[in-house]
Order: sequence, then structure tokens, then C-alpha cells
Amino acid sequence: MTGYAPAEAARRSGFSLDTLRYYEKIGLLADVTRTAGGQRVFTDDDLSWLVLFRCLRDTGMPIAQMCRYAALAREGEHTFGERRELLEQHAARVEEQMLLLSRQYEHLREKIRFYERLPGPAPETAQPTATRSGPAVSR
Amino acid sequence: MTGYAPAEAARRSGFSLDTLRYYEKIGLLADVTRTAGGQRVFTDDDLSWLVLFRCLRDTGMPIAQMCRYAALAREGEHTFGERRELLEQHAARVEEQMLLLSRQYEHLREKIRFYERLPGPAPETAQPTATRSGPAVSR
DNA sequence: CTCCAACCTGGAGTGCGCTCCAGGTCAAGG
DNA sequence: CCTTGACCTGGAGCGCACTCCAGGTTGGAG
Repeated sequence: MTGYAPAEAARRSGFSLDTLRYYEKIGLLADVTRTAGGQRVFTDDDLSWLVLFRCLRDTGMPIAQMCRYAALAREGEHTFGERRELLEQHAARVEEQMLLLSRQYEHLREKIRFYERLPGPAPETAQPTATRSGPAVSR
Repeated sequence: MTGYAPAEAARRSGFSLDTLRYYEKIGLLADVTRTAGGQRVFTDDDLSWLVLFRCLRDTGMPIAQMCRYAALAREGEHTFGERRELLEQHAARVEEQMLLLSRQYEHLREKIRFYERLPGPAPETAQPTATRSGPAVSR
């Protein structure tokens, strides 16, 4: 309803102006209204699309898939099932991603713990990696 | 000690052969030994570097930073402090990343819950987004 | 000794997701 | 009316991290 100028929409969505134009150009954001002079006016609806895109992007969905989702949504309610499936598959990938990330974060923390156990500089040959038993070389 | 052929190193590290060569070319992986004929032989030490690179890469560290870390490690023990700091700053970014990811994952789940509440197709105007009060348009 | 799969090099090409630019137009305040 | 900052378009360019290629070499099995 309200109508936001491009700069305002960018501020609210956290996307750059160029990105908003880009999203429209590739058909991700469709039917953005314009003033008589051709300048964009973003609605609350556009904004909530952008919020969704941010969610999907932040969770690593490729743009092509977002386009697919948006296209399905534009097609009407008969695509509910497909949309849901798309989101669920994505959610599953996100879960894997979170798992991997937290596992690797733990490795990272282990490595840091090694450095923390050094009061002053230690022998160059002392090292963690922890997966194997004996001491290894610094890396 | 053992010595792995390129294909075996690729298999064990999960990086492609091309990526291993690339990492060496840009100086991320240094001093990889060769046979008399010039073919690479990866050591356990190389392999454990690769394990580290995988950890850092999986957690989103840019290659330039990995290079920096590797260069510091090659310089000797007087860089312990700097290396530790580098890893700690990275760990902090990873924490933020995990937080963002889990928050956005929750949004995603909310969206999916909306689709789950539909036994059959529902009115086109029914929609979640949840941030605001009233019903919005399907997206 | 021969064969062939695995390896080598330098360099070009790819895919993604923007980002920047030139050259012009719009619209709100003074 | 004029100014000026925000906006417009099409298209080129960029940064990253690989990935692929052509054309040649190596080395272990048979």
C-alpha cells in the first residue's frame, strides 16, 4: 500500500539498489509498479518478497531456484505442493549445511585451543590436528 | 612419510586434482615434493594441511586469508600470535554466520509450516510472513 | 620393450552474483 | 522556472574459486 522509493526499499531490504534492479531484470521480482515518469515504487508486498529472498539467499539458495519458486507462486495456488516441496528440499540442505558448519567450527576451535595452550612460543614441531596420535608439524 | 599419488590425495582430501594444483600454483600449498620425473607426491603433512584448508573453506574463509595463514605458518613460531588471532577472528565470523543461518532456517521452517497447514489448496490470499498482522498475498 | 592411464604445464574459460558506468530523465524544494 | 539529487537504461566489467583444455611426459603392469 504505502509505496517506497528505491533507496528506501534498498535500506529496508538490505539489498543494494543495483541488486534490486538486477532482481527485477532477471524476473525474480516481477511487476514492480512505476510512477508516470518510470521510477520504481516498491510496495509492502514487494518488500515481503525481498524478505523471503534474503532468507533464501542467506541460507544459500541459488538465484535460479528462487526464480523457480517465484514463478510458481505467480502461477497460482495450484503450485502449492511444488512450492512446499522446493522449500522442504532446501530446508534439508540447510540442515546439512548447519551440521557441517558446526562440525568444522569445532575443528577450528580445537586448533585455536592449541594456540591457547602456548604461554610463550613453543617448539616448532608441536602441533594439534588431533585426528592422529603423535605430534605433527606446525600448520 | 607414506607419500600419496595425486589421485589418492584428491580422494582423501575431497579436493579435485585441479584444485590441488591450483592451491599449489597460488602458493597455498607449498613445497610439494616431486618424483624425479616431476610428478607430485603428497605427504601426510600435505594431507593435514588439506584437512585444515577444507575446514577453513567450509566455514567460508576466503582463499587470500588461507594463504596468509599458511605464509605465517611457514615463517616459523614467531607468528603464533598472529595465526591465533587470525583463527579467532575467523571463528567469530563463523559464529555470526551460524547464528544468521539458524535464524533464517527458522524463517524458512515457518514458511513451510504455512504450506503444511493447507490440507488442500486454500484461498490465494492466505499467506504467512508472520512479521505483520493481517493476511497478505501468496509468495 | 610397449602400452596406456595417470600425470604434467600454461593458459583460457566458466558460473555466479552482483557492481559499475555513461549518458540521460525525473521530481521536489527554493 | 531552476537546480540538484535520486533515479532510469543497457551493457560491460569484476572477483572469486575453480574447471577445462591441448599437447606433451611418466611410470608401472604385462
